[in-house]
Amino acid sequence: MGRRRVTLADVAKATGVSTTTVSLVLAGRGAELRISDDVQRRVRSTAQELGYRRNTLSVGLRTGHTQTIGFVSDTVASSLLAGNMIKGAMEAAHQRGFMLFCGESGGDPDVERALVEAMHDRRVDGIIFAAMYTRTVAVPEGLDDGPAVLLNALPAAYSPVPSVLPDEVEAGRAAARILVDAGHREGVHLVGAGPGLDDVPPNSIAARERLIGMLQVFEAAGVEVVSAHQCPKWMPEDGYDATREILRHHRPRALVCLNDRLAFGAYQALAEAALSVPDDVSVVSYDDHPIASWVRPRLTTIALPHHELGAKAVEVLFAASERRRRTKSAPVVHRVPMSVQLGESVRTVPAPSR
Amino acid sequence: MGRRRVTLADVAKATGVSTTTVSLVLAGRGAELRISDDVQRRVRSTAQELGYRRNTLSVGLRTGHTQTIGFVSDTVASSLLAGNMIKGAMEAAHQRGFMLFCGESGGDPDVERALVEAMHDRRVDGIIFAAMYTRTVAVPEGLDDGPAVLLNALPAAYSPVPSVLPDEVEAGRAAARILVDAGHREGVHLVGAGPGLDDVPPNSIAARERLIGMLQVFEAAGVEVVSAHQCPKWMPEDGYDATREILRHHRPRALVCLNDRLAFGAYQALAEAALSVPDDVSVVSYDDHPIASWVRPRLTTIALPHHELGAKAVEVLFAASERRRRTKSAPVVHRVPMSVQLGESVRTVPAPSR
DNA sequence: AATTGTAAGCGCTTACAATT
DNA sequence: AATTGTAAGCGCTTACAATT
Repeated sequence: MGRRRVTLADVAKATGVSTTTVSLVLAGRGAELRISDDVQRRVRSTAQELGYRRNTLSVGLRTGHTQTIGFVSDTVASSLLAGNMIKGAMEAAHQRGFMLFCGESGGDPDVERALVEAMHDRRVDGIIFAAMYTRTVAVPEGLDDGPAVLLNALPAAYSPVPSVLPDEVEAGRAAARILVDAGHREGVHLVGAGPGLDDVPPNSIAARERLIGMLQVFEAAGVEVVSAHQCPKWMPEDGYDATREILRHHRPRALVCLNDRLAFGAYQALAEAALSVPDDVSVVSYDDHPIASWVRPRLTTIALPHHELGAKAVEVLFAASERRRRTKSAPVVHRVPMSVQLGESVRTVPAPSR
Repeated sequence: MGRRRVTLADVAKATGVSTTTVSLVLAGRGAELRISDDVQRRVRSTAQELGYRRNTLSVGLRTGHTQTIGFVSDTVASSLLAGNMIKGAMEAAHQRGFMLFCGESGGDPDVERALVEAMHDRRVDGIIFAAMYTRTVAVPEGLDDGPAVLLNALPAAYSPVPSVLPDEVEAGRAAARILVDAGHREGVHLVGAGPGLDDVPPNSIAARERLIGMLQVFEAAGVEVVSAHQCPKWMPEDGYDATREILRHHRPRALVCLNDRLAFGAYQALAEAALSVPDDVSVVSYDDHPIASWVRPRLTTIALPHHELGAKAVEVLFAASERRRRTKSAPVVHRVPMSVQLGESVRTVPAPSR
């Protein structure tokens, strides 16, 4: 606002050429269309001098491309891990000159649909539909009117939209392996989910797949999971309660908490019972929430790759845009590896007698 | 993509009227321009049937308004409180049919400028420039090419851009009052900043103003602050170290921590020293970070009104857009009140002997 | 006077024509 | 053949004209 912005026509007039020429040169198609070097140079320098910037709206209106992608999430606020996902997407997008529209639905399907529509009204080049904890989602109608990606989510029903999510099964294996490798064979308890694969928070993919991975490794190593405690909310309080419950009946040697907040609650219950981590009880958890590095001793946790997830979603989105109109194949699921963050919460157990 | 979108012309043709009529009716100017009720009804119903949606790009190109605002922040990821600020802004914007472009600069002035430009290229109707902790910022060039608001920040040099930020001085008073009202007169220590008003993290407004408010109340009540410890980063570790330092020389009765993460570290140091909160030491802090309700006993903390800040910024932005071209007055600073979140971390001290 | 339509123009891109 | 320009059109809004 304020001063009128410089247009293509201004640049053309100042250079003494047509708008076609300026447009071609600035779009980098000068060589291709054999605009003379001299003209190209003059165009570029006047554009620079005048401070010309393309009007994305008019380009969008003309070409259908707006260098913009939409990011619809259920919540950004509840988890700052989510912030990293958005950040990853933003950076990847920004690298290619794209901007991100952000919208938060609060999980309300009506709001989801409204956001998707509002973004299409603005002619986004694609939409990332993100869940803030790994779960199945109902794909909102209209999402697949353009390129789209599901982030940290899998479609509840069939959908042609590809997905990007963490490799939770492998993360489950990694967590179990940490305990097994440290020599733990007995007194292993789960906090947050289990014992059955359906004893998980609603729609949670993370819980289910982590369980699958853990049970594989524990079974293979002959480790029996003594008890498992499904928690509804995975907050510190829930971890605290579950751990107290465990302590009422058992003398645990190792706790696998399904996320770091549960583990934080477990720490509190253990401290109250005068049990020390890791000397009395080893603790492993998931997510690499900041709290994991704040507690003492620091938690060993399997990190959610939020940043990579966001970046990968953008990448998949671009690939999808390019691959448009090709024969539809089965929707693709991309898995991003989760990495072990070593803390000091696991004790190495002396080799058992054989 | 896929099926072509319905245009105004499609609606006009289907209704059997001109595009002018459709445009007027759909813009709600039908009555004003005396379009007959019958025609209005027909236009609306065909628009509905065909699923017509206005192309925001072409409207923007034509009118200069895009129903879009830009949100540029230094970091979204480092603090989830920030998430609430964005959320507040998004909700306020969405209520008026606006969408938010989100960009993160990482504090890099070049990126800031690039983001501001990219948003102006897309003809945003205004820009919110946000800091994730309350501080002074260099206003990026080009920000005031259109309506703009500084959120959670004050301009380092003169700038006509209005600001929205928390009422930190009053928050400082509130924190001190809690201790004073609980009868604390002795053994009060500060963790995170002070004793001087310049002993604060770089550019921090929060620290400085909280100090101002606290010292006012403490002085008025005749309370001496025994020691104050400036911390560079306000992370749990820093609070832990500072508290240990205090414990080496003093037997504190009350700690004011300049944020909840510092307080979390303080809790750890106190626990190690076998001092209990609040029986031995009262603790008050700021922010209402989630950790405040996770620790036991829950922290009494002065909450940052992130959500309201975000919403207020949008409101101020709209007001600014409407008030354009009026005589420029001094830039306005809007203060949003911070509220006390009561935990159980403050002990009531028996009335002192007089 | 009441009601509706014509046409220009926002700032670009691009098919095609025109010039040397 | 090499180089550049003309003009249409993307989908709207709105000044103004035109019709009854």
